[in-house]
Amino acid sequence: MRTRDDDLNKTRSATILSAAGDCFVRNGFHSTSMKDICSAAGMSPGTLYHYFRSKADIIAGIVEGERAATQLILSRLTDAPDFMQALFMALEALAGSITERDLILHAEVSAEVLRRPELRVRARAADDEARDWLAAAIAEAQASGELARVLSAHEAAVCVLALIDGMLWRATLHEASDLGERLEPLKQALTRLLAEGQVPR
Amino acid sequence: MRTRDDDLNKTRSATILSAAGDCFVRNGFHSTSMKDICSAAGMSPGTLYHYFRSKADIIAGIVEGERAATQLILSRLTDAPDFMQALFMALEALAGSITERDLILHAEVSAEVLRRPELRVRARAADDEARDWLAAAIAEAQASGELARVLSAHEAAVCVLALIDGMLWRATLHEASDLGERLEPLKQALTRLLAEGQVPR
DNA sequence: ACCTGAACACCGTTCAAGT
DNA sequence: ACCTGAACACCGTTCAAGT
Repeated sequence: MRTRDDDLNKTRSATILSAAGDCFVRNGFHSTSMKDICSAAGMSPGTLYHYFRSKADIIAGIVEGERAATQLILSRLTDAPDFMQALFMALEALAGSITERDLILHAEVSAEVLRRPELRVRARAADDEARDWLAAAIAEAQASGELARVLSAHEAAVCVLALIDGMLWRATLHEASDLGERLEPLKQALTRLLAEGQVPR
Repeated sequence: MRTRDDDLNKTRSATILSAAGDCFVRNGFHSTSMKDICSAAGMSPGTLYHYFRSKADIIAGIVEGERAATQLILSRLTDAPDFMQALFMALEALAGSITERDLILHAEVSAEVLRRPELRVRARAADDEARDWLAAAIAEAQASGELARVLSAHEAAVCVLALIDGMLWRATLHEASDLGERLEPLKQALTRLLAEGQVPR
């Protein structure tokens, strides 16, 4: 009997998640068999099941990766003096780093999230985390007078996240490549939505 | 050899789509077997395949139903004199008629749409149709001075649809029942986004 | 044309057996 | 502990046969 090897565990898990993600993007969740993932990851079914207890568990791993990535971008929001500028920089960072693979994988994962109650709870927690973080930054900018107080900080945060999500979904539907094109109108929309002292015309 | 019976065809198709929708909402697309749909619709596999050529073809039928429902709501936008009022009435009609079943089914269907190229093309066309219809109404209201011209009519239409979609997705994630709660902030957000002469504070 | 149900190739998952 | 691959129950789809 050997002892648990945490390093190997992490490496293998990462390999499996990456291989599975590639398969899901190429063929979709439905049409990807465990055998496909095994081939892509270079291991047998038994080994794969040693690291992930089910196909759904692999999705859970991908969801957690997305949550971490979102939190990383949002965490940079608070240390800028100008909220709108910080938000725009975050959007540009997002537009610069997000790939078509990420977008398709996200859509792929989204349906599975609603389907499985455990995933749904985790996704809800991740969304609340993002909303609260954004709301805190907005509340601060409202207090300083930079942002309008028409919407509460929480309501505004939900609108911002909803708007960005809706834009990302559309970018995915209409070829992900035109995300850059949508950035400028999105910025203008966010300004109108949030900023105090609206641009006239 | 009998001749084709269009009435029967329509009835049976509707039965199958409804039964399949129920199954998808209850157990998800993955975990619904054709046998499940057959049981729910009260027919044998052979019969089901006589009306729909594949499981994906059933999804296509559901997508078409969603497109028609969206277009019905949007078609009422043009005959009102006040755009914002018409938009709000459309939103209330949406909030009043859409059920948790619709929302979950929509999410279920969305992933499948990205997966299958034929579905993706159709969904894109449906989205363009909605955007163009909305953009035409916005352009008119911009011309009359009711709406601001900061965003082009098309850009504004995309933002409106994105915002609503993002809200609907969140309502689905956080129990669909709280859609009503989100209506008021959504209206305020849309006003700030679109209307000329912003509310101060 | 419309319908049945057995049959086909394949799926996610398990498990006895190896190192 | 880590890994293999055969085996199990089940899946989407087809098709010969009936009316």
